[in-house]
Amino acid sequence: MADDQLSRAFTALADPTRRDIVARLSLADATPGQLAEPFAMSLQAVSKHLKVLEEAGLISRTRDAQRRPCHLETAVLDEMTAWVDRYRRSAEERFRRLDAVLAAMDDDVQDDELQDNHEDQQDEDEGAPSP
Amino acid sequence: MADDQLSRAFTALADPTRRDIVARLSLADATPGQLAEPFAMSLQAVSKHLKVLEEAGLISRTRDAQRRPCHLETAVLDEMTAWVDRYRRSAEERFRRLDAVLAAMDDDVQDDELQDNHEDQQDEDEGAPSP
DNA sequence: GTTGTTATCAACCAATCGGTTGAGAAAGGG
DNA sequence: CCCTTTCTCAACCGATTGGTTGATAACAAC
Repeated sequence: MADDQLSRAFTALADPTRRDIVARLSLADATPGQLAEPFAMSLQAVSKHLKVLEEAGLISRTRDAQRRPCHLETAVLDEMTAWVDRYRRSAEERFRRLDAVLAAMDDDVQDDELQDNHEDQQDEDEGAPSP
Repeated sequence: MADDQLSRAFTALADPTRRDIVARLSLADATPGQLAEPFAMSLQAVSKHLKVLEEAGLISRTRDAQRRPCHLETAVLDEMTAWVDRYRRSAEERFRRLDAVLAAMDDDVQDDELQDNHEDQQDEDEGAPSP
């Protein structure tokens, strides 16, 4: 996995066990023991999943005697929706413009064919990954 | 990786190279060759990334002579934001209610302090909002 | 046909992932 | 003090990931 914030977040939610943990933590804080109870896996395995979620910034942990209650943090969830929504909107806006162009071509059907060359690509987000 | 739709989608976006591909496809459809050009990796490696994106339902491919233009599909992006937003909303709604309870308890404490200065057992609430 | 371009398939490799078991740390209660 | 509960750390293991190189398929152009 790449070591940037967004990669950690998407990786964390790529596992169904971790998504289930997030879903339950959205309802109430819980200890590792409580979170592990419904799963057919060891507490140690759940502890590893919690570590992944914590390093992604999706959860935080406090201390209560031996217990380490887990708390869902929403800031990284916000960043994820922001990323996904940005490119979804960008794509849908482009499709909308394309539809408009096609409609205009229908209107101008007596004219010559339009040549649409789109050689424009830019990237203001992540640059090329290091090899 | 688990073989369900959401796991494939989050796994696909967990890699910075694949996120960069998605970002560029949001601006314009592109062929594997065009997509591979800015990366310091082989065309075969990019082809593998495109396969991951396609199996996640994030892109589709058509045919144009030897070229296989890639097109960003937004439906799965929608499902991802729906999932993330659902649990973010759930958690934030819960925090909002908790704040209300704490505010009410503050009022009670102030009332108690006005009437009688007694020590009670309310040390169980770790509801401290993170900084 | 032959040549050139574009992209995928196949085999391989080191690193990582998701699980296991066993040991041990941290805290409270007898 | 010892004992129990709760949780993490460490080592291990098989499967998967993300890259490589080489071969090959599919198509255009000559």
